[in-house]
Amino acid sequence: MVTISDVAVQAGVGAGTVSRVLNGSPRVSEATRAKVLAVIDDLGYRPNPMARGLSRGRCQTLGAVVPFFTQASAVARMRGVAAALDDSRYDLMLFNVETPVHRDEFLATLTRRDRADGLLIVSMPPPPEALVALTLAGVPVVLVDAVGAGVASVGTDDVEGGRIATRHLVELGHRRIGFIGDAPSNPLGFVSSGRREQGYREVLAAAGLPFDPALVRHGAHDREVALRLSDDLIRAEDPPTAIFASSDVQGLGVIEAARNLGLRVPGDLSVIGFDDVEVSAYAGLTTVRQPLFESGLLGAQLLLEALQEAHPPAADHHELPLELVVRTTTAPA
Amino acid sequence: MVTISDVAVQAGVGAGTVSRVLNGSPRVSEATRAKVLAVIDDLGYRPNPMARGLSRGRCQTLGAVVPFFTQASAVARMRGVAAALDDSRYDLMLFNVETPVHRDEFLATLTRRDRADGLLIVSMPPPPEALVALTLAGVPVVLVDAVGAGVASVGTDDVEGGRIATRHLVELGHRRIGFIGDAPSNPLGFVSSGRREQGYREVLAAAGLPFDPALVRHGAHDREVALRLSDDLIRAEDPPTAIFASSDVQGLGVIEAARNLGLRVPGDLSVIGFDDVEVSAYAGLTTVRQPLFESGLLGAQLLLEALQEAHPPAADHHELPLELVVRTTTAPA
DNA sequence: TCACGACGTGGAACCGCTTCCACGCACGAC
DNA sequence: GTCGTGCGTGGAAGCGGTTCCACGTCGTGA
Repeated sequence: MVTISDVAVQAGVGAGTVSRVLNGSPRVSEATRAKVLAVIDDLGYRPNPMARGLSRGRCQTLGAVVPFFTQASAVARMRGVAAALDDSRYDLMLFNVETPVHRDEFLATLTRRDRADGLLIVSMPPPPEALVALTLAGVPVVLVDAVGAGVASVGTDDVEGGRIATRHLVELGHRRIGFIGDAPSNPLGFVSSGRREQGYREVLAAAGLPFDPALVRHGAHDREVALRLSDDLIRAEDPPTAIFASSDVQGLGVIEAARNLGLRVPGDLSVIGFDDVEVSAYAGLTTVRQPLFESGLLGAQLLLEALQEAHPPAADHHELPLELVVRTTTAPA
Repeated sequence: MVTISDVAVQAGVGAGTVSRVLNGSPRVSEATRAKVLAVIDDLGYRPNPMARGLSRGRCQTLGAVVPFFTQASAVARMRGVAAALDDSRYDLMLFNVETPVHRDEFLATLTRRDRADGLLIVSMPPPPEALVALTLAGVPVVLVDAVGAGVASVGTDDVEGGRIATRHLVELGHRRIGFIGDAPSNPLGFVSSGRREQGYREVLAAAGLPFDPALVRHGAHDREVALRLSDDLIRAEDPPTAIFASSDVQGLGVIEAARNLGLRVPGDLSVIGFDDVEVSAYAGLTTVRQPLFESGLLGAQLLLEALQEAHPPAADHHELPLELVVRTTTAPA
């Protein structure tokens, strides 16, 4: 491995000068610069990122803490993150979170600028203590699809999303509308589902429809689970004529349950989801689209900007628009 | 930030001793170990990965070079990689490749143990020179869904996959079978599609069916493109009664084209894809399943093992099984 | 009693880079 | 001619670890 002093010796200059050339310092004569660059090219020299990082106290890496499996939509967001980083000088470190222990371990590790210069926390509300620690340590953080006190975030209005979905069903004439969502106390503390449910209840109330707890089911954020829950819901007496699933993944489970029971969708049961993941277009699932890719993109851009300016990202919440996408799984009651 | 010497001072020992405790060296007395551990816990000390990496010459990081956007199936493989890393001490660095320039830049950077200790190259045949350079530099490499001379790899028999798909259509009585695949010379040099096409031609020949170039279309690995190509194919005179798309993504494009033209699938046109990505189950797409998750998992495991043993991974090719998954887009002619 | 290991330990050197400080030199002003 | 002044440069210190070497201090066997 060729090092900076190899280059220095070969070029007949000091290591400091090579470093200055490398970092575009103006305090190098044109002649020296040219000579050094020639040697660098000749030797195929590339600076060692760890040495550089150790010396500078930052590592040109962005960390993304993501429930990579748990949330299908997180992948789409990560695509946006990757896109933002493509033309930056930063590398991307992926921290896959499955459990709260996992998450806390990662966040503790990352509460220092020696593993990542900035942090993207995706689709997962971090514990407030962790956020405080991160802020104190001066690690820039942007939350994507989550909010936290004093921290920049990118997301959507989930309550409004719940309203949009439910309103769509109400406007189609449905009176008995079911809801399938995440368990209120899930291990990683996801709250989107609860917010969407709130929107659902608001619209029911506004439409003068009673809120019937029997029409609501909660479970893990998973297609299979949603399938079981909605199977149960559909078999009950006086079943709903429409179901709002708090995510597309769950919505697809609902559709499957309905079909298994010989129900036509949307003839016998209307189904609306949330997210608009790639799958949904093929499945024809009516849904509330949130800009997944864009959320990752924007989040990463905010972080890069903050790093550029060497100040923490403004603790604003950036709200991205939601949009009703009507496909073929919803119809008049 | 608390450093190793802070711990050393506080514990009243030398920095070397703290390091020995940290690394589980047996050359530390039990009493000292306990004292140091207490101080570490007390101070909340965590070793700086960059300093450690610089000193040890390795960085406890695995790099994954992946066409993250271009290949939908790559995400599923990455899930396997992430799973394998979950209970290892390694972090995961994601290098998203969009263009050959991108790829070569990454591979050049990674031809040193200072950014990643080992490399997973996913769904992308690396240039032979890069592989040689990597080997010379002693960077362990495992190819996932690709093969390369002298390098460990995990993959499937694409030719056989092409045979399986085509045979299924032939057995259903189809005589005019179309093929939609990647452009033979695509920027990143993907070859799977070509291999699958070879299997297609073999089975046609074995079945005594003529190979008709008019039934074959090539284009970018993309749903939209496949849609256009198959639209063209279906509108031609004497169109096929079945189409083998060399990936599910393309297969979904074919289905869309058929439906746009008012054809029933599989009534008027049978469609079979390849991969069995998550989407396909919902779309009811008949396909040849390859173990995507498992390929990433195995690839990462091989790499971790090699790192453990401190020798390059055996340059074997690990072949994973393929499986025909019949759903609702194929039917008798 | 002495020599010799083994053991536990401190400390220096080193990993490869950045950055600060000091120095030599050319130049212009007096 | 002398004295700043500023530029270009070399070199040392430092980033935070690991590891090697040397140095007591015991306990053991001759």
